Amino acid sequence: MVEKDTKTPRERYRAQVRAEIKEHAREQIATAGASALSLNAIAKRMGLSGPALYRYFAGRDELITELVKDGYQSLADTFRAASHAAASGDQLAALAGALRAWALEDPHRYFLLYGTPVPGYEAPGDTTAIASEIMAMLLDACAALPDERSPGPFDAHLAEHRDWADGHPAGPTALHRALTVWTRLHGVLSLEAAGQFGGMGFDPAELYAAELQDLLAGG
Amino acid sequence: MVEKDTKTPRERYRAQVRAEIKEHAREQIATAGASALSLNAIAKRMGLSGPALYRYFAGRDELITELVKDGYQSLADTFRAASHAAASGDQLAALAGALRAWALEDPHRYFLLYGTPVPGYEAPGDTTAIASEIMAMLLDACAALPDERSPGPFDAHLAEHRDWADGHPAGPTALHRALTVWTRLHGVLSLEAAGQFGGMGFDPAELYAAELQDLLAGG
DNA sequence: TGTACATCAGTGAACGCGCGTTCACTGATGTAC
DNA sequence: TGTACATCAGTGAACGCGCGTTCACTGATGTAC
Repeated sequence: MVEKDTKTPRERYRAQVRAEIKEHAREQIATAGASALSLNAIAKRMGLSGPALYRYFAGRDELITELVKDGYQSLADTFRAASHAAASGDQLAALAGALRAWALEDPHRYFLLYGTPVPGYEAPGDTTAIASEIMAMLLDACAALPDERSPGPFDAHLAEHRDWADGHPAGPTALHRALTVWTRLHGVLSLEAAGQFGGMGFDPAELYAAELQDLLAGG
Repeated sequence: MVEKDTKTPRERYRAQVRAEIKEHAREQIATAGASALSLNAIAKRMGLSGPALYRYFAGRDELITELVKDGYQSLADTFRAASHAAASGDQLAALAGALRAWALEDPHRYFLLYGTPVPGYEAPGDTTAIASEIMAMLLDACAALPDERSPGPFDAHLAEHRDWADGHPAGPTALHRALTVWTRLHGVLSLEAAGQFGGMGFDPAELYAAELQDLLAGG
């Protein structure tokens, strides 16, 4: 997989340094959270002076935006790989497993996407595109499952508020299930990643598995 | 309800200023999150100089600790009130409703307790006491419900890892239900409070209600 | 191949800011006789 | 009730730190003839 080298050496160097900056930023976020991200600290670790980074990013906000985009992209890739590797009947379980592994691999990255917004920063609109690709894969997996529940009031509500599904052909019960998959798995994952289960003694993985079973059974 | 005035005027003044500082701290956290909490900024808003606050708190960490404790206390009070006001069959629904109202009243306070740990701060051990009182009320409500599900592997796991229940007599299925109540409601609430449902169009309250119904039905 | 020029990565100094925290102090409030 | 003293809330100056960001610059790398 060697790319055709249409780039000049300078361009390749730029891309490499940009990547290195992002790598250090990721480490820093993984250690102390997104609000602790500091351009000067990154520069220092790279053996550069602070202002040097402004050759590569317009400022702190652009760096964060880039990390958010990369995060969504990484999760989308993970989902896609898990989806392709799994049998058609196991799609949802495969996504759930991939999500957990991905989230716990770097909890702060997870919170960067699905936690409290970073103070003083607001995400640009084009991050939404990849985010909705992720949702689409989740919807696919849910639509493939049999509808075993009788629709309730929320299904009726969703039938009329389905713009967020972005044209996906899934029915209201699948939409409902996709949302509950999201919120329930997030419920376990976010509490676990935040350390809230610490010292409680039980195994979060088993709770996660139990929630997944419940979702697969049609809860 | 006038208290007997055993306090000296100075003590009462101290308590009042302490409360006022915490009030401003709460506002500040509600606006920009816990990591943005600044003693100097609080002092400025109160018309005081920065160092003046050190008469009332040993430092930033002690202030945060106090806010965390107050947060747990506030939620415990809210739970207790909701529990007393509800019929014995509606305990869980009452707690869930109270939780949602409490969380959305001040989302950052909610995240202060159940979100990512504040960077550079670690909670002292005695916050756990009130936290486990909250859990106890949740367990009471769950134990009052009929067991309609057949126990799964996670129930077996919980039977052997129930130290966190702190002596509560509830059975494994009630423990399981308490955990799922916590994680599922948190799943919806935290995503809603973080603004992740923004622009999706559906009503989060209805999703919350649907999840609650599912929990009451025995999911 | 060699020279003149343009591009551009990176530097060091500087700006203005806010932070937590300490310290020696002033001045008002309370207490003891 | 009046005076001497102790307590203590609050101040202003200062320390050292780190932040994001700008600016004029040096020096290496690439390009054009």
